[in-house]
Amino acid sequence: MTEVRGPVRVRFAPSPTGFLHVGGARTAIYNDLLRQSAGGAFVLRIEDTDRERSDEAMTHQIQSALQWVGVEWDEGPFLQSERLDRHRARAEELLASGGAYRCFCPPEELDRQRQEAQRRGDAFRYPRTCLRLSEAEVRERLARGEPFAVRCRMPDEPIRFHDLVRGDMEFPPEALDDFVLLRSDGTPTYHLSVVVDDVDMGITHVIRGEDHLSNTPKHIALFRAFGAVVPAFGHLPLILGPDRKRLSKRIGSTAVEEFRAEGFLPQALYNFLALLGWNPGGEREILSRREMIELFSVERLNASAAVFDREKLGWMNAQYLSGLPLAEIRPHLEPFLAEVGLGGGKVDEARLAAALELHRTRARTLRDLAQAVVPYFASQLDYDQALCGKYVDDPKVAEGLGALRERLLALPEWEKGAIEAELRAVAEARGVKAGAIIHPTRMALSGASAGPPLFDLLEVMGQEATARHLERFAACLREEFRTAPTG
RNA sequence: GGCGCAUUCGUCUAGGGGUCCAGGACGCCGCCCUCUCACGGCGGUAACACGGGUUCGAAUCCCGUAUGCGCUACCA
Repeated sequence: MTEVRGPVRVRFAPSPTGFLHVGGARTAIYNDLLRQSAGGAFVLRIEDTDRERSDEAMTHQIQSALQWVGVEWDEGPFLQSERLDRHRARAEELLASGGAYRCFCPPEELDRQRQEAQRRGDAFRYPRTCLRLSEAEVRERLARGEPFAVRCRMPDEPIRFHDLVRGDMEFPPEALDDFVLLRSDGTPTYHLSVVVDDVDMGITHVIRGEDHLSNTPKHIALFRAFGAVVPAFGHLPLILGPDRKRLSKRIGSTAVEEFRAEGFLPQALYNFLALLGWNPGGEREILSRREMIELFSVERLNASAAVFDREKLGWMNAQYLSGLPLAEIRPHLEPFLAEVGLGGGKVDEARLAAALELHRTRARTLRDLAQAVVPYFASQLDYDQALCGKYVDDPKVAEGLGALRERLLALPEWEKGAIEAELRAVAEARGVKAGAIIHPTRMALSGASAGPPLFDLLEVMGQEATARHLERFAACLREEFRTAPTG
């Protein structure tokens, strides 16, 4: 019944007052999904009419964030601020046709009345004082140069519409206020601008945040006043923080850019956000944009608010990190490699690729992954003395590692099967279990007590670096760790 | 205050009158795999906000209540 077919024209209309918020990104994603699955066009429009709060740099930020996360638009970006004359002209038309009227009431007076009404517990609507002004009086006050706003004349019947997400909606006339279209300084208000733009851009489906649900009757009245086709509306619930309040800065990241900087893959963020309030039907949760486009339908959009679950995002990112072809991950990884000094092809590519392959199932973020691969290229490693304490007290360890080093150095072919055979021989010769050699060796080579299977690690590390790290670690065991202050 | 929207495991959700003593996923716990960690596999923990109806039968329909959120501007 609410199924959407055929070409659509959707839009995403952020205000450039800050970075792209994940809530905004999700709205953009659903518009993207709808546009891609139904065909048509996605219009990007920047609602920068609030000069005070708008920032041109943010306009670029928002675009790059959208691009990064994988939302594609067909038209725009259009700047609403460049269309102000058009908005004003359309308000003039309404004035001429009777769809709007001039209001000379001083705002302070209206404020007073509003507070009064609130104190009584009543809903406040503009009392239409100026609607009853005679033409002569209007002319006279105009001639006197009295300031005026232009108000939309709202209908006296209820406004009904079918929300794509929430179903049938009805707003009684008592709830419909004659809202301002043009301020007394002649600038258009948000409601006017939005509707004029949506009409001019031929928008057929408005998918936006729940905060606009109560504004929709105003918009519908305007569409009708303009004699335009009223688009279909769908109102998305908000994204909540773990405290069940509107997702806020103080709980953690909220901007797409921040997730990018923390090392999340755009594919994962897109997937995660898409599933926060939409259910594709099956039980699979890891879905590519392609698959989601196939599966998308507005009927399966959820009407209730969802808590943003960082843990699950982390899990999803890990899934993409281990599942995506390495080639797809690499470009996103590059900045993080640079952060740890491994960027720009400075290190052996084959070794780097092999190391990444070994660690990708163990990382949650790109940052983790870049960090994990550092030991393979470090000339010298730092060891945590507390973790090495158990090896210091066992003289067999240093001796065993020395022996292992000799044998590995003598290996004609650097291959994990052969490496393993040597290590096991060393252990057996000393009457200890392989683990007694394996664990200190891992520590020696990676500076960590956990990581990939040791023989894989060794193979990737290479003969030269292995020997070097083994030698230094054994030396540390014998000398430094004993004399250095423990802590 | 008024108007509106929402309410299934801690979280994301499936469910649209009987197939539900409620299914999947994240998290958590246990087991398996195993040189450690992770991946993976197997198992477990945990929910229909509350109260009234309607009905032979309600998580599913209706009405209240509670809670949360949104709007209530010559902000967007």
